[in-house]
Amino acid sequence: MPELPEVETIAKGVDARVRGQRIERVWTSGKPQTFKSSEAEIVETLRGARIERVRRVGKTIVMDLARRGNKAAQFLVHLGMTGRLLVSQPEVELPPHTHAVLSLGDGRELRFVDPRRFGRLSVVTEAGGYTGPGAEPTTISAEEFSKLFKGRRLAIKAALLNQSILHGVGNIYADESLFRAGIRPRKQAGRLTGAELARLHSALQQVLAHAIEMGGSSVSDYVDADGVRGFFQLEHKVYGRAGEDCLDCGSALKKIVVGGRTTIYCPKCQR
DNA sequence: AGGTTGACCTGGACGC
DNA sequence: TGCGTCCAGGTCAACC
Repeated sequence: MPELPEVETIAKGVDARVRGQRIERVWTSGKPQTFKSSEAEIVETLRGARIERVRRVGKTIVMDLARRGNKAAQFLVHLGMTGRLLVSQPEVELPPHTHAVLSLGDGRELRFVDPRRFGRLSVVTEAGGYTGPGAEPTTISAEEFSKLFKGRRLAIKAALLNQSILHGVGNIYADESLFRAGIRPRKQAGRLTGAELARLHSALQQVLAHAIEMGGSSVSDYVDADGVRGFFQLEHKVYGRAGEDCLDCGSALKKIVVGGRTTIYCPKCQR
């Protein structure tokens, strides 16, 4: 479901609610696909651990854990398309498609619910911890950003979506930042000019920062940890607007497929 | 190795 | 109302 701003909003909300809690018990659904580490390893790592902090790396929610004997570990939650993390009182009925329940020291439960099952749960116990597959888009310098695309022959839109290059950007924010930078989604990444790379770096960081401020984009049913919808969907200039008028020039927005994903752009403003 | 495509799932929207 | 089709914010394995 969520991209970087939504994951960041959710991670902040969950952090505020569960930081410092001890995990007393763990239940898992047994749906193998959901568990990237084995269920036994997840249960073993989580049980008895204390949640030190909840944060975002790429599109992944990372829970830093403290365990007995000073052993550090991390619980990773990737929400896929439809995953949700809920903090509930135990008497509240379990929603359908619940795949994991962590019972906390104060009696509440942290629940992972995911109808479509594209989400993934795993644990990391290696030193160094999880750093994500690619570069962090919110803090990368313009210079480092430009280097990422050197010599790449794939479309810039596909490059933005490739998590091992830059992690956290998904379909909405790729289209929105390319529109704001005035760049064709199909343009080869390695052929962007220095000026285009500078505009894209700036547009992407502005779009992400603004979306985080607005609590993310609520398309269909996305809500944060408090059940509150984000508001950035009101700022979408191209995403979800195929055939409608460009807000800058009035041309009809075009819909194409790039890297297997629906892509909306303005044929006049994006060259 | 880099790049592309289809598979993985469920549910909601839409058309007939 | 009911059924079929299409589409969805994300990966990832398998192919070229």
